[in-house]
Amino acid sequence: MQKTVQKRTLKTRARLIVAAEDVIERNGYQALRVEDVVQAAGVAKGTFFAHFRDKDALMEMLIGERLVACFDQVEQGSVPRTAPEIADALQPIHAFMTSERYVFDLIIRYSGATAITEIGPIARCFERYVRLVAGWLETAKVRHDISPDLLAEGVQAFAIQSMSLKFCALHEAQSFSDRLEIYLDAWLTPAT
Amino acid sequence: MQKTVQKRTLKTRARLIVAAEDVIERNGYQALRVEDVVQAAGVAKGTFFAHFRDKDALMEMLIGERLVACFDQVEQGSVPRTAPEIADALQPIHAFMTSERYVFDLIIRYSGATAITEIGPIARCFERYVRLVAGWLETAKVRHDISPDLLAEGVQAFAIQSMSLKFCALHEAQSFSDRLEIYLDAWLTPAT
DNA sequence: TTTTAATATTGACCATGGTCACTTTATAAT
DNA sequence: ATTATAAAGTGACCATGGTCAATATTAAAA
Repeated sequence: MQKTVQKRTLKTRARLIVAAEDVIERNGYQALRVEDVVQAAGVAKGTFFAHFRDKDALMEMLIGERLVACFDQVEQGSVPRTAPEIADALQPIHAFMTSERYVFDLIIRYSGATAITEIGPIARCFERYVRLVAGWLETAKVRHDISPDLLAEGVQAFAIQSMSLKFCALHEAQSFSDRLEIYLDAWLTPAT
Repeated sequence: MQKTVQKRTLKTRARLIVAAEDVIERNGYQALRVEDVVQAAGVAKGTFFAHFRDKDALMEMLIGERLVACFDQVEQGSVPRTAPEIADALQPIHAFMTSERYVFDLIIRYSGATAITEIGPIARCFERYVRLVAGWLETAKVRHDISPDLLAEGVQAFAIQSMSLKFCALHEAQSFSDRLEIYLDAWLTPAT
């Protein structure tokens, strides 16, 4: 049972990805049509689905890549030590996640691995989020009666809540960052 | 400018809804096909879309109704006074929300009103959730250095986090109710 | 009752994601 | 080089949600 991968495969795949990124750059993620992608890549529709399980699989990959880049960027910055600093440090990640309603919905949908054997890039980012924040919290000026891991999961929960509300017409009065700061202050402030 | 609604309209609409509930009862929400519904109702496909903007609009209505019923049930029960009691009291709502992956995703997607002029039943339930829990918290054995409203929003955030993780293969070890109790305990415990 | 205008229904048609039997191409064995 | 076999690519076709110009029905006015 041999399973040789032809060079052609990689080329085609690369062409599809470039074409997709091109389409997205022009019209955003939401507007991407498989038909447009294959046309731009110069391949048949069936070829697309030989390379990606479905349209969502491509999206997960592309959005996942961008998300990973956001994490890399955040990890380059200095280590935040207070609730507002933490909210601020995470800003690039949150900004991308809320850049498009479609992007936010897809990220949420793929935030949990559906099978242990196949953890996607987005699900991995959700784990990375908790690890990253937990690391910060160990030496931050926050309550320490609760484990950093649990605290970090809470930060994630509040961030998602804030992002959801950003898309909600009823909560336009308050800005995303204001809301998140209020949440994090209440959640992280040491019980004095 | 008259806008008479014919009796026929109400009948057709009722038939569509009954048909949809029938289909759902048999195969769940996820499997519902518009084609099946109109066939069961004995109308043309176009008629469906004259009554509901799209398939999601019907789903929002049906799932919203069930959700409202869950809230009614929860409000019948006694008022919880501790974190575990609160988690327990909310159980019927959380149980329905996680009864199907499709249901959870749709509820999350419709949790925020997209326009002030048109607040759907699900978005209304999210507001009701906060009001309900905030009411409980006023007299509960919890921290009171933070407003009940903010505390209640946090409860909602943690509940959503717990529900998300329920659908995640990586976090199967811990049960939903265990996880929620841990979160709520950490969030609501008075700072002594 | 007849006429008329608003309202409701219809089903052929479209858009888009996705499938699969078949063809073409690359690689390995002779 | 020729052949055999696995891998890659193709495009007609399907499934399903959604549209709209045409038709049918209702209800109010004459």
